[in-house]
Amino acid sequence: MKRISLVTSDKAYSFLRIPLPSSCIPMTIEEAIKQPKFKNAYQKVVINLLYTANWLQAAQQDFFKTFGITSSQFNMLRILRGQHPIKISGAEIKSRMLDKNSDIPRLLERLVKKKLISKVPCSNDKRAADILITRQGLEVLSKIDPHIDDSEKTHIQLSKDEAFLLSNLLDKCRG
Amino acid sequence: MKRISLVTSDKAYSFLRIPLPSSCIPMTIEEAIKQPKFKNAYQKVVINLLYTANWLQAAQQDFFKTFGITSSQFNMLRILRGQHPIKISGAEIKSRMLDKNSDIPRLLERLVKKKLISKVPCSNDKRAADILITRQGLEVLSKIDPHIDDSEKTHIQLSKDEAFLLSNLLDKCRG
DNA sequence: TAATAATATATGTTTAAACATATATTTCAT
DNA sequence: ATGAAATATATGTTTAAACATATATTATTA
Repeated sequence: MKRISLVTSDKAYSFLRIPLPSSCIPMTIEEAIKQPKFKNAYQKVVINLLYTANWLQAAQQDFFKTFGITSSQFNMLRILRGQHPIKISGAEIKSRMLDKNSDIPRLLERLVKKKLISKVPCSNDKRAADILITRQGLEVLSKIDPHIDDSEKTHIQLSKDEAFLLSNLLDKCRG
Repeated sequence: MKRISLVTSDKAYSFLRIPLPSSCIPMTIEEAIKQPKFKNAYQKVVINLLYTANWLQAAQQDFFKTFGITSSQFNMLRILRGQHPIKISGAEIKSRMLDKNSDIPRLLERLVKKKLISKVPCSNDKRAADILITRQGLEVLSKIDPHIDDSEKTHIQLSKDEAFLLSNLLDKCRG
């Protein structure tokens, strides 16, 4: 079982910075929002989480825009590709979305209009819809695919171990 | 210098779960969005970061709504309180916002309408505005204050050390 | 100092998020 | 089997985000 150890106090942060070339010295959250100190570690981590997610989202948004879609549309398309060629309902999509408050009906509407998905009434459940990604939808994703690995590796400046650790801490922090 | 060690592989995740009572077993990102596996650690951490931030934001939004403001309005008010009684410009506020793409003019407009801030032309720089939080603005924040600690501690299920570590990893991942 | 660039903010427009509510269908309990 | 609850989705409305562009002012520089 692989383990790593990392410093956890504020001062010790320089430890994380040493191995990096000077052009890559990370900007601390204090610098990023010009706030020299925080009330406590919890307030700081909440702010850092929101700031970092905004930073990531802005980058993703720019990226997806060049393919004519938004990041929630990409999220929905990726879910549908994962199920392809099985049709799933809007409710099932919702349960898999990153943003649990997504307005599914209107997201679907826009993707149907772009012909990236198809939507037909479900035969078993007359309330529901059967949704499927179209050939065009798959094509858009396949154009995006080769860029995703690159962009995620270049955006996320962590080792693989650190990425695992960060992901585990995120899971844990949600309780 | 305090250090902690945490497991970093995917399987080892159960290690983090053991100490918690069963009602608090964290939901992994895999469970949260019903995606059994990810291409790599980077893709997983990106998705987890966005998911966790959405989760946090939704909770904050609910919370601030009971005080009649949005989370970006709260962010702006807190920045202004930090400077009080010194007036700062919209540009200065922007540089301190969590969301660097905030539409400052219209955020200001709404807060002025709510009488939580005041805005007068800057005497030195005729392009700019001098912005100040009002007494009412300070009162709203002081009503919110006592709840913040509680809500952040109950929402973020980490030890203090883990919170520091998470914050440092977030700084580092932005490169 | 005149021209150019940069800055601070405003505004118009399109699009999406937020919130509440409505409707049809299915499930469940009795 | 029937009424109540739950589910799946749709829709209307208000509000905010996104994007592009405009305007006035200040800083720069040739």
